[in-house]
Amino acid sequence: MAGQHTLDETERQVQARLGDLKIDFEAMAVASNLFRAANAVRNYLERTVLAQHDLSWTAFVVLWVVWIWEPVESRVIAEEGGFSKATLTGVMQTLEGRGLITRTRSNKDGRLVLVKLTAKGRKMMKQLFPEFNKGEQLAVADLKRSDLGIFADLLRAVTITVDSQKQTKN
Amino acid sequence: MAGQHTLDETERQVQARLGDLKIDFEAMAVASNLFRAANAVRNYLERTVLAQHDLSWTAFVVLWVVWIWEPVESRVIAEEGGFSKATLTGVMQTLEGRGLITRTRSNKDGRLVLVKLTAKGRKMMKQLFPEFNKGEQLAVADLKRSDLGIFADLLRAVTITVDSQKQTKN
DNA sequence: GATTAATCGTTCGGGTACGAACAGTTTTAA
DNA sequence: TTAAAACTGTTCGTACCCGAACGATTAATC
Repeated sequence: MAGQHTLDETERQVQARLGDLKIDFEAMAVASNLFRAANAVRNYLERTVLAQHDLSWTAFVVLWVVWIWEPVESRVIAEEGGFSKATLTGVMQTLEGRGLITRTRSNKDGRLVLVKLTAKGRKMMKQLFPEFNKGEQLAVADLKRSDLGIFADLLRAVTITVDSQKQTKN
Repeated sequence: MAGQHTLDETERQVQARLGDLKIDFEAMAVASNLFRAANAVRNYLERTVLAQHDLSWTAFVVLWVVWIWEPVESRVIAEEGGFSKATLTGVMQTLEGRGLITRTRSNKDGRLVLVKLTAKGRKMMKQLFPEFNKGEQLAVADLKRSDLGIFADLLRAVTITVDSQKQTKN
């Protein structure tokens, strides 16, 4: 179980270490629970569904994006998946080596690389994704169905707010 | 911006690849936005607050847990932070090398290792955490203040549900 | 009290993960 | 049209990250 200490106790400890410095505990609680939840779900899916297919988390995300949008440019996969180009190169080398994807340089623009699934990769995803979705379903199983829309909206709002900071660099 | 494709379009593409296999799209939307949001906030905090102190994400989490609960056993840090013991060992070696924490074997139980912050580590956290909290505050800045409690509760419910699967191994 | 089982932290190997520097390609400016 | 700037994907170095196997210690069982 993640978080054996109560929220109140944590707040007390934080405040004790900072004197009367003002801390936004509500924001802290949201952030902390956001990471906890994402981590828990990710670890769960890795240990159950993905392990059976010998896939890492990032490898799955790459396969998923390619599955949906193929043929797709590398830069789109990195952006959509939320990791760096450097990470993507390594993961795609592994996936290409396992015969799950193919990479070809674009004719229109010699800088771009177009990524597709192989037949083997497509077959894997057709079996894998429904299993994965079952895991996602389990993660929200104890929530009221009517709350799911609100939940997704709140999460989306956080992403948009934070990403808007990227451009506003100063 | 993460997610340049609309939700509807993604759903259409998924369904097209699966025929009439039933997929829980609401669960999918929550999960997908959960990872996106956590990733966005984490990357933002890494690039801004943590980079200034030359700290990785995990290193910060370790410092935070130790800061709040010191002296604390290694196993508690791993559990609280949501990563493996193996990961923790490596990160703590780095932190010990930088003179931010100390590790001592317990007298009561020779298997346990007790972790504390050094004066240097404590000084760093006292400056770092308020900056970090400013980042957390920014992440939820566009949300209604009255929604934060609900939001945290929803996230907590997901964590509890998923973690309860850990024990129920078969 | 001796054997067995459980727990803890470390090590090991392989696969991420990132920023920075890089080479190749395309676009922009002059 | 040439030089400069922007862009894309790869490589490199370093640090992370995990499962599995391992030694050391403690607890449980008889």
